[in-house]
Amino acid sequence: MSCGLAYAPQLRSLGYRITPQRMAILHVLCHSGKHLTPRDVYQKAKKDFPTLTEPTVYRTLEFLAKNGLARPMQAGKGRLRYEMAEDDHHHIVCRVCGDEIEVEHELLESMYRKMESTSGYQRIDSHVTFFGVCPECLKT
Amino acid sequence: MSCGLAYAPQLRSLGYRITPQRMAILHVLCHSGKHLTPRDVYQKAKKDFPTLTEPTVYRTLEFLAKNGLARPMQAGKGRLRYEMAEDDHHHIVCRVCGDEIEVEHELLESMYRKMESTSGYQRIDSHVTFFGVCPECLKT
DNA sequence: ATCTTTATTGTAAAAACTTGCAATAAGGAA
DNA sequence: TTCCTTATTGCAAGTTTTTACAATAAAGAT
Repeated sequence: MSCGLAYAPQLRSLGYRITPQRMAILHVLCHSGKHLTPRDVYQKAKKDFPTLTEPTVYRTLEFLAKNGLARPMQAGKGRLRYEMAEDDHHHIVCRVCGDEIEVEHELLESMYRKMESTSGYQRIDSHVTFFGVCPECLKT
Repeated sequence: MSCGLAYAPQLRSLGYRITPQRMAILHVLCHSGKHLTPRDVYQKAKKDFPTLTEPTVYRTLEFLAKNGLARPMQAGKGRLRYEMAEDDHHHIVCRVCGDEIEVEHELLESMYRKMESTSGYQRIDSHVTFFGVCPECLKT
């Protein structure tokens, strides 16, 4: 509950409002682990704020992502999961067993810069999910 | 219609079957441009094969992607679009106007190798969609 | 040609996600 | 405090995507 408040000044200064729905959702993101589905977030946050609805969860997660507080990540097919945007990292998901690890952004840094100078596009998002095969699954 | 047949031997040798549904969908992917939504594919392929259903389209696109014939790409939020997997490239989508360009895989090649050796994961997918801001939108 | 096996499809229903719009309430002004 | 503005929410309905399972048909064997 209190942890969402930490982000209140930042949001308010951008002209956004502090609502109990947003606080409840931030609380879940802070304390319920990583890569949560919108449904995970909905069910957990509902306990704090029972009148919460699913459209609000979808809209809020998107809102938090757009403002850099939450990080959306791909979870197979076209599905999105969310986590707090803390340290800057990417994911590699094993397409066989679903296991996943993090990759520091630093490793991709120079590639990003090359891509920006080549393409002319700027502010390229600093999060990507890659799909590969993990060492365990490679054995079999 | 005929263009799908080009892939028939490849599929058959893997133990898969050649069905008119698959041929119709491959035909659409070959001749209807890039990054099509499943719905685009459904509506176009239906003309060739009117009894085609949507679940079949979703399953077939996923099937083609898994076998390297089609390339799935992210189109904002969690949505997937598909195109034939011809030359090896990635996409950068402008998150303001939606415009997009291609990036040659070669540019990312060394980063992929670094990532594989660091993480132990192998066969990391060779397609990613990045989101950034295009030169046009940067001006304003 | 016909039979057999089983990969693939259609059906129907469910689950996941989105949208438009009217009602609500956050936060600044009086 | 009370009022006002408008960002945000809930509602209800729509669209998109997935799933389970029985029916179908592709391809090899007879």
